[in-house]
Amino acid sequence: MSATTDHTTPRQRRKDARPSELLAAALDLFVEKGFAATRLEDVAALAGVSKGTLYLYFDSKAALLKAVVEGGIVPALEKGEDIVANFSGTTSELLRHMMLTWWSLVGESKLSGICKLMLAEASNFPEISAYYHDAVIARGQGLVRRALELGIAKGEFRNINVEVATDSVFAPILRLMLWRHSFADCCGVEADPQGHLNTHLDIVLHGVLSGEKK
Amino acid sequence: MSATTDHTTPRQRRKDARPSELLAAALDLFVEKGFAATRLEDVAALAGVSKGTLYLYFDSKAALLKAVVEGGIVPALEKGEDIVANFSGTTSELLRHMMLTWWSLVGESKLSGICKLMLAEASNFPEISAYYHDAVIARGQGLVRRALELGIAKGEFRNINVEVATDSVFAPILRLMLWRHSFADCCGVEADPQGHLNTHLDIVLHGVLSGEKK
DNA sequence: TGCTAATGACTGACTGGTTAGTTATTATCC
DNA sequence: GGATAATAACTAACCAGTCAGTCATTAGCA
Repeated sequence: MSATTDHTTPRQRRKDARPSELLAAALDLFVEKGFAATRLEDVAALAGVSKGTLYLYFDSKAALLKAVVEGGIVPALEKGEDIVANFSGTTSELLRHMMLTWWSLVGESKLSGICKLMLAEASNFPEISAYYHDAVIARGQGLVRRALELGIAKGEFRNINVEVATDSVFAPILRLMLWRHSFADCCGVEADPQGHLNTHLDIVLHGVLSGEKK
Repeated sequence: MSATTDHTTPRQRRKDARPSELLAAALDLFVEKGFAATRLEDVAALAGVSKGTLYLYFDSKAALLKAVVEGGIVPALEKGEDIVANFSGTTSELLRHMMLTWWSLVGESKLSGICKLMLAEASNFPEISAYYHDAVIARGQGLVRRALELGIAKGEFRNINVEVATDSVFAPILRLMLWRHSFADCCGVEADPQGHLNTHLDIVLHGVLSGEKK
């Protein structure tokens, strides 16, 4: 496509670009159709190459899956860790900021589909799913957890069970991400996910009960 | 179906029992390996018959999936609707009772795997997933929603956004169900899901913030 | 009760189509 | 011309779905 830019030769640039183009194509199809139901020929075609070319860059279908998962999400997590480290303001606002940033970086992008993918394929690829759990899920939960612990330490939050509260905060984000890739077709996507998450956080912060004090 | 088992022949009893044996086997394998990666020969073998026999009872692999999904969860929902209709007590306790009952009827059983299955296969079987969404998910959410509306009407709950609050309450149950079938192997199941859900409900009811209450 | 014919639930080898993975060949660049 | 990126035709394996045949059970009959 582009022939004129850069010092490297077009051909070399193609070679550099291929892997990520193939990964993007694989992500699309794996998320849409599932791992087993995706044909490598289709992945290659979507990336504009032949199946043989795919095998120049990836050893097997499983290796392609692994690369898709590994390449996907780490940047967003690093961004999240920056936010926690540098935020000034109330812990409530930190949580809100984290949630909305996560949604715009991951939820709205194709990356959210990896989560569905790993859920579906976990028992077929225990090694990859263990990696994903440690590198993404546990790390993401750790972010929320640290924010909650900070809030408790500052006296801003009650001394709640942090493990459980992390789940209470995060599970609806997960649900939104999964729905986007599953039931979106048959019953429409959430119209305003950001608003939904905002309201959800209000509910978890203030509680549902009306009367009671303290 | 059950009425005639008395004086029918052993042969007839086998024939009656086959479909549910096959469905149980299919549920196991679909949930464990995914739809595409499950071989009908394995399903048949697990049910103790040959592949040919499976085709005496189900027209195709997709028909088997449909039967698994349709046969699965409705009884538990009916139970839930009974609870809402007949409960006397605070709405908080109604919610708690619903959550724990749901967990013991669905979460702990194999049925929870159907949810993972539909999530994974939704885009490959839009018709089945639309059915599942309407017959199970929307209906289950409706239960929680009605309980919340009841609480608001009684003045027990604040006038929160019911749609969002339903999600805040239910999403962690969903997460627990999914985890059981995906990351259980690599990082252990939740030790005490009932306790987790109890604490989660406390958090959503009372909120996370310490000082202020409006 | 004991013998035989009829039944139908069940089998497993087979097929046709599909696809992961390979390789001999071609096109492109220096 | 020499190196390598890319291809497309190929192979081997796999699996959904079929069907001709088996055999345990049952009904009929004496």
